[in-house]
Amino acid sequence: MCVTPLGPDLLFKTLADPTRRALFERLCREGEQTVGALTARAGVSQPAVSKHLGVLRDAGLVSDRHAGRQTHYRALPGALAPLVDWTSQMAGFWERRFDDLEDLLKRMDQ
Amino acid sequence: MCVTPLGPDLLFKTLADPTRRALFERLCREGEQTVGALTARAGVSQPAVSKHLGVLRDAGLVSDRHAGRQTHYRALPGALAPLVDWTSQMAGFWERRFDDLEDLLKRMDQ
DNA sequence: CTCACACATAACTCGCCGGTTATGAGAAAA
DNA sequence: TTTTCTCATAACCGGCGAGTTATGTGTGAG
Repeated sequence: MCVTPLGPDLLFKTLADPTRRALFERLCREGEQTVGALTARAGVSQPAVSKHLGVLRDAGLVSDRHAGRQTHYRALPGALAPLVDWTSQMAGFWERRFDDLEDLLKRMDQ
Repeated sequence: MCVTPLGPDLLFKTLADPTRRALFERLCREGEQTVGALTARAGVSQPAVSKHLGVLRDAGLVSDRHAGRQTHYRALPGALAPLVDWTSQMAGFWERRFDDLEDLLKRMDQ
């Protein structure tokens, strides 16, 4: 229900759980899947899978499509963009500090 | 205590906490910091900061350097590599499925 | 030696979250 | 309509983890 990325916070929290991240990985690798198909190899009960998929949907990582009495979920890897931005930012800060004296100055006054 | 990356699992768990991720961000942006300097603007108590730094160290994201009676921590952004790998893998699977018929076939038999 | 300081660890509390079983909603099948 | 199937929701439980205060450890200062 949220198309605009919410920053890395919700993304990290959502992907921190192994079971939930495994579900997202399967949807990325194998494409659209029904809840039943996902549950069959998830190692947890069907309500657990449904709840995880709901969390993934709230984070914008998956979308659901209703067809008859079964629901198909698909991954939306574009939602990973804030993660990529954050990591490249952190790496960027690191490289940038090679050029200036910030590091040395900080170590001197403290 | 672990120089070899442990995959994205520990990394996601470690960075899921906002306080802990903020500490890592500060170390990336501002360079090496003492525990006291970090505690001053962390919003939590000093033991909490020490514990967070320990978790970050166990994940290989920071290193500590003892100087007199104070400990300096610095970020090791190279430890983010498994995160970058994982995200690019997920994006890769997504793009790859544009070319072949995997998606269509899956939707047909199920 | 004694004291003060910086940080780590111990011990504990408490809220959150992932798991379960039970039940509800809704659509296809009989 | 009645039954059966797929999925979502409700209600509850247990454990983990982030926070606290209190204390330990080690180093520089007096």
